[in-house]
Amino acid sequence: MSHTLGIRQAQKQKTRQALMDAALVLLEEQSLSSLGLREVTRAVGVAPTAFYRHFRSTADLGVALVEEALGSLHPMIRTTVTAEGTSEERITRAVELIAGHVTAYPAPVRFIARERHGGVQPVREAIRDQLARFAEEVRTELAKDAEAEGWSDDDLLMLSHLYVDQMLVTASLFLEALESSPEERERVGLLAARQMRLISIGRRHWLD
Amino acid sequence: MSHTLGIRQAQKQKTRQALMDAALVLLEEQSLSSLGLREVTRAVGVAPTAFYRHFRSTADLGVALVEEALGSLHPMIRTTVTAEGTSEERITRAVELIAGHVTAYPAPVRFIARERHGGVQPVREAIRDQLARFAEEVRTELAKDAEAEGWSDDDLLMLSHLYVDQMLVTASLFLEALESSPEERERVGLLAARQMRLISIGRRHWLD
DNA sequence: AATTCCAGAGAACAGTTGTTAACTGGATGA
DNA sequence: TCATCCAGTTAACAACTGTTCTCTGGAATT
Repeated sequence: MSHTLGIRQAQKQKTRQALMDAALVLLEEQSLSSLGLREVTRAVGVAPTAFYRHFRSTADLGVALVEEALGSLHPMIRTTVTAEGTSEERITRAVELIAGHVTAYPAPVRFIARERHGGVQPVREAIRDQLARFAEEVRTELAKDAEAEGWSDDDLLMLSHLYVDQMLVTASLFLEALESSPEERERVGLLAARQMRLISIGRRHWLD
Repeated sequence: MSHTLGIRQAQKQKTRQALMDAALVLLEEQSLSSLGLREVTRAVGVAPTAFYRHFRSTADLGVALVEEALGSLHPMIRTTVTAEGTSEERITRAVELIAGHVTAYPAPVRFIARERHGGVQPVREAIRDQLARFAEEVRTELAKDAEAEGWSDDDLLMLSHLYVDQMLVTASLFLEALESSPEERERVGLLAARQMRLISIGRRHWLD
């Protein structure tokens, strides 16, 4: 089903990706609302006007970055929630997965944390929509679990939002600890695991 | 103990406050890292150079805004956690308190949510410090409660961080719903209350 | 009453920004 | 092979930025 792009389309996508990558680097030390289009093109080594061949504005670029950062995470989240094993094992695995992802891709994670409540409306909305999709997917996975018996749809969605928010809190904790010592990062992981444990306990006794 | 300021100092403080107020308005539609000093002085109606009499930079202004937004909230948080009544009553009261605060002071709340992970390091640090102080204070209040018997200091701090994070999540939910219908805002309040309820249940069974 | 102080004004600086228009040259399709 | 397309270039625009230095006039101090 894959169609080989012509030389022209291939080169265009390459430039587009270079713009997005350069933006992500520049956004490590500022917010999207202060990112200039010239700044990005300068970093790539291309004329300022070339920017318009790919994006209407930096806000438009931001929306594309949201897709890139979160779009590919859906299967990963699904399998994490579905994972077998005891509750304790699943928590440990989830925390390790988050730690690994943050270490491997710090820039996109930072971008999402920063722009979730940032100053650019279309980007905020794009992130909100993706996170809502995550919560929906987590809910359908949770619904399959035996523990979900007797739960209303509303309560399941409430819980899945709690889980998704907690993932983001954990990710941003790891982000802050990225430059810290391994001991500090271990401490963060243990804290995050305990918080998830408490939520799981609350879940287990919800219907009492 | 209050000392009446001279005319000069009084006028200076007035201008300083005007700069901060104007900044807060401008920051409703952008992030601090894109806020220009001229932009702020123009909004107040003073010369750009007057800015330097009060702040070294816009980052410096941001740190002052953090103090103003969070500094006065410590007693409020203390009493909320200490409040008497059943667990359910305390949750309802806490959610109402947050809803009321967001409605009364949306701009400072938005500023904190936005800059907590924003692009200006000193401001991020100022917010992190204030939130850590909140968590410490919540912990000492929780420690007084009978339910805290048998809890380690670490676990208490873990729980208080969970509560503080949940307050921020709730606040930003209300912020998003500010322009929505009363029904929608009521829905948000009920969701937030249920999430806090689940955490409280987890807390009750933590030592099982 | 004379002196010092200092918040704010004014003017000027070099450097930056987004956006427009007209162009070039290599890939594309007839 | 030849006409068309279009990603990227070049040049120019008015508008804006943070920062410096110099000045002013009223409050504060002596």
